[in-house]
Amino acid sequence: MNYWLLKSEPDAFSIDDLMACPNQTDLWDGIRNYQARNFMMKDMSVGDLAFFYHSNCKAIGIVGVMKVVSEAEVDPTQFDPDNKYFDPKASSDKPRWFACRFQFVDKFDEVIPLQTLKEIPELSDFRLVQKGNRLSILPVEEKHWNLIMAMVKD
DNA sequence: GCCAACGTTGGC
DNA sequence: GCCAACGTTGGC
Repeated sequence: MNYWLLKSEPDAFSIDDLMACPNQTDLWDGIRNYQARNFMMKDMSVGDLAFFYHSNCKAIGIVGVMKVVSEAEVDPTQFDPDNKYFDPKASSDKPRWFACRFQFVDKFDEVIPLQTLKEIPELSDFRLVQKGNRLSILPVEEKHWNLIMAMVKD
């Protein structure tokens, strides 16, 4: 089983939004980066766990955990001209974009700030804290996952 | 709002 | 296939 980190701007979609979804489950649509897409298409499996990360906001950091509940499926937003993620080069017989479905697992009492993560020497090889990282879906090594989970207050 | 880093596009 | 131009991400 694999571990992941998924970024989202809370103004667009926050962990509270995920909690408010039916079955606390939602399709992670709108990914328009091939590396991120390929992680979902090829490497994610049902049961994998992922950190929910809030980016581009006041309290930047990891805010909770969710789990993968479906293999990658076609992202319908690519076909909708009114959707901000519309892709004119995608067609229903040749879809470009795929997404997995995620279910809420836990919301931490406190955000684990990016700044804190940067100060931990054991996390220096975690891609999230490295310079110029823009990927919105990242694999997380098990040792990093465990270390971060150990920081969460019960 | 700024800007560095990075991905994508498209002309050649 | 190269690479300049452009757009986007995301921390600060």
